[in-house]
Amino acid sequence: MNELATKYNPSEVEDKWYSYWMENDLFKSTPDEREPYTIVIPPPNVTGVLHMGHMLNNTIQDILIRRARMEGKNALWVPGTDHASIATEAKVVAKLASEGIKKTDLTREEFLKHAWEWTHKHGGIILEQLKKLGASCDWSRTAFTMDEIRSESVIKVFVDLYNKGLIYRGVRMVNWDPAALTALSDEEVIYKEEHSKLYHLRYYVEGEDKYIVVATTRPETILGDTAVCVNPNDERYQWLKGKKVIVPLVNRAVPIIMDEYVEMEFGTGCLKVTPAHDVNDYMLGEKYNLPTIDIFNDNGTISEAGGMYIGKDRFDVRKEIVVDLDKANLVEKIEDYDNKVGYSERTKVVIEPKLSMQWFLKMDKITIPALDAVMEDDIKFYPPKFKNTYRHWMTNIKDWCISRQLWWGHRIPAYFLPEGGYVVAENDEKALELAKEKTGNSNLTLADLRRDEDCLDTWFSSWLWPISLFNGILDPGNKEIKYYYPTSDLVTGPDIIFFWVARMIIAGYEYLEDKPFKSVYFTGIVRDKLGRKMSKSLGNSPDPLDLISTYGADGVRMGMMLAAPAGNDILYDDKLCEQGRNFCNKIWNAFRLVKGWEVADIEQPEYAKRATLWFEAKLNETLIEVKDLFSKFRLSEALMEVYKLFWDEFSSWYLEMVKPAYGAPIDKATYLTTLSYFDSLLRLLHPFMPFITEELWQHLEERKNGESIMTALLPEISAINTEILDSMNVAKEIIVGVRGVRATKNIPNKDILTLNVLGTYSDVENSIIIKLANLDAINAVSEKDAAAASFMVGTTEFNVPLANNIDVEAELEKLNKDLEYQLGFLASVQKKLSNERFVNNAPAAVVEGERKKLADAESKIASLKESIAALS
RNA sequence: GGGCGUUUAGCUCAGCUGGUUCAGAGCAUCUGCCUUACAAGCAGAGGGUCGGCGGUUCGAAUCCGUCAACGCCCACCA
Repeated sequence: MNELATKYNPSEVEDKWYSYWMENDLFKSTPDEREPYTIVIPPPNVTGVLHMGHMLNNTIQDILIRRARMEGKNALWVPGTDHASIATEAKVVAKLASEGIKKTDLTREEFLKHAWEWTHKHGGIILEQLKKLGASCDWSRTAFTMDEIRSESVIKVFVDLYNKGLIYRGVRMVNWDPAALTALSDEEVIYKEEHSKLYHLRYYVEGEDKYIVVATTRPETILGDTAVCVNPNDERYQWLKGKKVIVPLVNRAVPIIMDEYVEMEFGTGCLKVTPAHDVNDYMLGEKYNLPTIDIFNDNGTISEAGGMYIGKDRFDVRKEIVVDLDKANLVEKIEDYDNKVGYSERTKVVIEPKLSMQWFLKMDKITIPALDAVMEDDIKFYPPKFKNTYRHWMTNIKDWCISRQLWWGHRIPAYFLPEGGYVVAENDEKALELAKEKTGNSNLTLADLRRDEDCLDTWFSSWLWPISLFNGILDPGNKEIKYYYPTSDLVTGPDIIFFWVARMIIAGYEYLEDKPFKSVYFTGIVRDKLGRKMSKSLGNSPDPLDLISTYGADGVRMGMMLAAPAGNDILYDDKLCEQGRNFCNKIWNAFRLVKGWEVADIEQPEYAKRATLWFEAKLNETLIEVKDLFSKFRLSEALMEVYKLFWDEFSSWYLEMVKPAYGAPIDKATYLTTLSYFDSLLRLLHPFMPFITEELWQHLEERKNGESIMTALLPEISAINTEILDSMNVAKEIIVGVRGVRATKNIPNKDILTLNVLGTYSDVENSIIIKLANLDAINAVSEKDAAAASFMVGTTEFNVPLANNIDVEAELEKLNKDLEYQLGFLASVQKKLSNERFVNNAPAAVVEGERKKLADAESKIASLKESIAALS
């Protein structure tokens, strides 16, 4: 293997093997007799590009999928994209605007044509990027939330839920996005604490010269005031009962109403009531039959109904009206005030509570099985702390506003009748049929029906994802849905636990009467090393593709995993990818060493027998540990175990143990065993680092075309020889001891030393110790050589005779320090053992342990004293 | 305003039902090395009274209480 470069070059191998895997259909899955293992990808926005969050998320999914595949399961990872209604529509609107085209100038059909063009142009880029990462998705199944099957599924579900009475239409106070011009669900509103002002305004009592003071954060909404409310128990305002007050500037007389909703302690205890623009005021309005005056246009400017400032923006008016109020001497005072303001998750503009006609899904009943499934661990959350979050949301859930005033999405299948009323149906024909039935008018034509203009919330399609990917809505009993559903694991961020995870669970029980997945692994949020969220505006997010070209896909994958304990935010640092790259290089060079050996038909040396036996045990130990860690989704710890196994145990210890002397050949038995260990290590590493492991695995021996490490099985676990693990641990300590002597005494590695042992110890690993410590012999001696450097392993003292190289002073100092420590330790153990309550209460094993400590300490002290005596 | 979580070495984190792998890992740091796979490396070393205080216990990083700092989620106090 001399042709292998001294450094691993990822770019030379990655594309080659990805194509190989694709050409040989190694990512493909179809139902068979094997146990299925399924993951559905959280579909990224169709026109999005890969960011660090995707990198983390998809690396984890790929590791799980590859590992399952190597466990012999029928592993399927289904890819796809989301049409992302509001986000994509916003992009298309912006693009059209840059060309001087307004959405309102286009018909629905024209707009959709532009949207599809945009989608085809930018769509799917993100999936191509995932391939660079090594994602082993079954690309032949790539789905889109607006493709035919998924669209029909959505419509069918809407109609079905409507027929079950779970979907209704009505005028409600909803979250209005004045930029996107659509309603939003509660989950799409993000509340932020803000420094604002609390304006105290004077409302004069009608026909009197007295006024009351009302506090508000939104003075512009006085245009829509239709009452002022005080608490009926408030002594201060009893005199107002039955009176009216004049809305400042507007000069409208509005009634005083009394309701305990008002907190007497807050502000002045007087609340202005604007039923059209505040959820609570709306409730009061309903209760007291107040008129509602909608003072805003859809885009957040003042409407005709406002009566003044017409056409001006809401925030400009806020400033202006305060000036005008002040001029009219109607402002009592202005205080600084912190409050929460709701923003649109997508467009980042301030949400306006607004009354409008929308479609809703009743949530109270259909959430019940979904809540139980998680609470009873039928669906497991990792980490489990998210169960609390989930429960809280599920038990306080409100009806889901599912209609959006957008065009890019699934159009609501409701058809309005000429005489009022509407029908809901899967398609035009059925709608017409229903319409004729309902109206009794058999002459109706499609032209008489007007289909609802609105489309559905994006999440109304993604909540069906694990079902609709297998066509389980349109064809519920089909072979695929029966085989792949419920899927195995879902990997996603906690930020979409309500948007997506909870709703998929709800849909799963509603439509297949079963959970959509068995466990959910919540990843953390990727932050930069200063702990800041990665964002475009901060410019602190590296381009994943740049990272891959710098560190290699395997290096980046490892970098992500090293930083990613489940559920914790991860602090990303290029250093981690660098560590990943270095590890690739380590693997590469270990391979060069092994494949570079000259093999001869000679007897296997003793040290090699011991080494191979030991590594066998070590490997098994790690296999067991890693398996356990995977079962707990502790992937970064699993990777660390494998990392240490390869770097420390295999490279630094094992290979040094079996490495033949310079120029000498290696015996065949050791060589073949070493290759088999290499093979096992590659397979163990493959889920984490698919490319380099495939490359080396193919080099390891002649492979048939189409053969791949991807479809090889994980190394089998066999019983562990614990004896050799113990004896080798002692041997390693002895070797480290000798190396320590070399380091402190500046003795070159080449110089051959002798090791003396005082007392008894097992000498089974002497061949290893002699080789790695570069000794000529290990002698059992009864007395310490005065000119020797010593160290202890366990209770045994070792020393290295140094002839004229010894610094007696330094050696004595070291020994005395050690003695002092041991005496202190002995005292503490003696104290413990002389405490009757300890001896009586502690478990026998613990007491026994302390006795052993005592004995060991005494023996060490004796030994140290001898050494000191010998030197003095 | 409620709820949840975090606090252990310079950094990022493990430490399961209290005691023989209880103070650990990786990275970083320091010291020596171009030693015949790898300087993207090798060998060796240093570094923490486990956020503060109090309690339970023979024994506490681990259990309880309390305080503090930080983070997240939810909620209609204008």
